[in-house]
Amino acid sequence: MLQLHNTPTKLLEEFTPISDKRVSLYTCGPTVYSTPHVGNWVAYIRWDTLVRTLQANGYLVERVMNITDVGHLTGENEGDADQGEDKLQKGARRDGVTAWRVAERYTQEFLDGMAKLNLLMPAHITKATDFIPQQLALVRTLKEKGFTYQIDDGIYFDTSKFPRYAEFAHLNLASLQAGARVSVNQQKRNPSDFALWKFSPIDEQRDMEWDTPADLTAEKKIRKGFPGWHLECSAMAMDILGETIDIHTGGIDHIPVHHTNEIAQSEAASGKQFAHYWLHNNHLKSDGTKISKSLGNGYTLDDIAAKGFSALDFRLFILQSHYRTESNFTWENLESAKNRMQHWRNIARLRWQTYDTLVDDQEKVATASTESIVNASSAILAALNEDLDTPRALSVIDETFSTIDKRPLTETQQAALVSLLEKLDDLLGLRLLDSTPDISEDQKQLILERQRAREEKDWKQSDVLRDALLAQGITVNDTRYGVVWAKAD
RNA sequence: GGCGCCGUGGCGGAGUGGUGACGCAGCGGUCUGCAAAACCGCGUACACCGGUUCAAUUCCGGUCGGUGCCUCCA
Repeated sequence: MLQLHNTPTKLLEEFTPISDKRVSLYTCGPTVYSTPHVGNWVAYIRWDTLVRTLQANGYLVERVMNITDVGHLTGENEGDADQGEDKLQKGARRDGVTAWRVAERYTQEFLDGMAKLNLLMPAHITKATDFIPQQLALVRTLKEKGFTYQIDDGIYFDTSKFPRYAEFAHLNLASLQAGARVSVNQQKRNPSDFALWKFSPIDEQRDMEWDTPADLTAEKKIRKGFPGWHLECSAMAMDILGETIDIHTGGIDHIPVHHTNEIAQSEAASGKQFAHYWLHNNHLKSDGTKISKSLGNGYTLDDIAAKGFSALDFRLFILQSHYRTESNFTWENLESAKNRMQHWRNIARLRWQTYDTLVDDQEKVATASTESIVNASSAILAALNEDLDTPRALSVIDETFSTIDKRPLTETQQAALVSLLEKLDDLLGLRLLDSTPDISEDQKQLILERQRAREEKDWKQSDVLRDALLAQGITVNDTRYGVVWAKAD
């Protein structure tokens, strides 16, 4: 049984999909205007774990993730989110290229990063600019149903016409208004109203703009325009997955505005519940504070690699905390995850090191730990089924690995270990199998030669060979039961 | 100003009304020709002050501290 924390009810709920086997999942994706930092990646690691958990429960996951390549305004200068500059347009000016080129470049960076982190690719990765007709159709429906109005700079959604607007995020609209730190567009009817479709400024040629259909405006002249940020998610989700989806995910920052607006426009248009489950990941701090450009703590995957860590080390670091708690990125913490990973990989390498023959007392030990290895798979899934409890899943893994004697394995142990590693890689995406190939025949020969030297008590030669192996990153450990090798990554 | 969240040992990070999860780091020891490995052992952690209770880290109230959203953000 899978339980998930549902944002609107703030409760752990049993997951029941709309149809028996298929789960429709929408994940709010990146705005592709700059290189993603560690904080951005957290969300995608979290939701990848969700997908893997759903699959392990036997569901076929149909997932859509958007690429926001237009319409996401900065809100910096004018204060109001509907008044700022388009992030892509801003990135274009910074990089000295068109907004189209900016989107292309950072989309590719994002996809490369997903591969490095071993994130499963959603069946549908959709660009906002490829769904302009669907977005306009949604505006049309909302207009026909009387939810829109037009002001100088665009077509807006009237939130006062959607009575449930404040429910989802438990908003207190009056106090929000009173305490707002920024000025809002005076033409808007309500401070919470948001732009569905923005008109291009009359004196400015945008890189990305489309004709506004005549029936949507109150004017005869065709105006150029572009979608508001919130519109794309509703349009794409409903177009591909249907008017009601099973699960919608995103960062906690999306709760009060973006997802609230998505619900309003989707449900106003369809008259149906938009999503049954809403999951939100908490944020990652960096060096103890919020990640921000001016602090320079928004490290990228390249920064991590430059310090000698892998993307998968980072992935394990993220899995060490629960998705609903706030966590903190520091190099020390990443080091801790890297060491844990190193230990796990050395366990995984034991599968290459087996006994040829057995003696009786070793059989006993083998039987005991084989049982715990076999039980581990279900214990790990059980942890993930409780609202994606990755910290507990990791502790189960550590406890299981601690029952394995770090010496050559019996065949039964070996088979159990391989099976567990496969399960682990499926659930957590850490590539424990891929990252721990066998050593070469030459290297194995060196180990055998060293064994012979040791048997002849030729310690000098033995140490020379050990150093030779060490130069190749291989450490040899002499146990009472034989040599066990490990490897530095 | 409004609305939230959080304060657990050196660093992370679970959890529970009553025998100190788990990882990383550190220390001691065992094994070993040696060893960087492995194994065994080692920490009187639950911000503070009240309250409820036989018993609170765990429940309630307050204080302090941190942090987030209400601006774009994962």
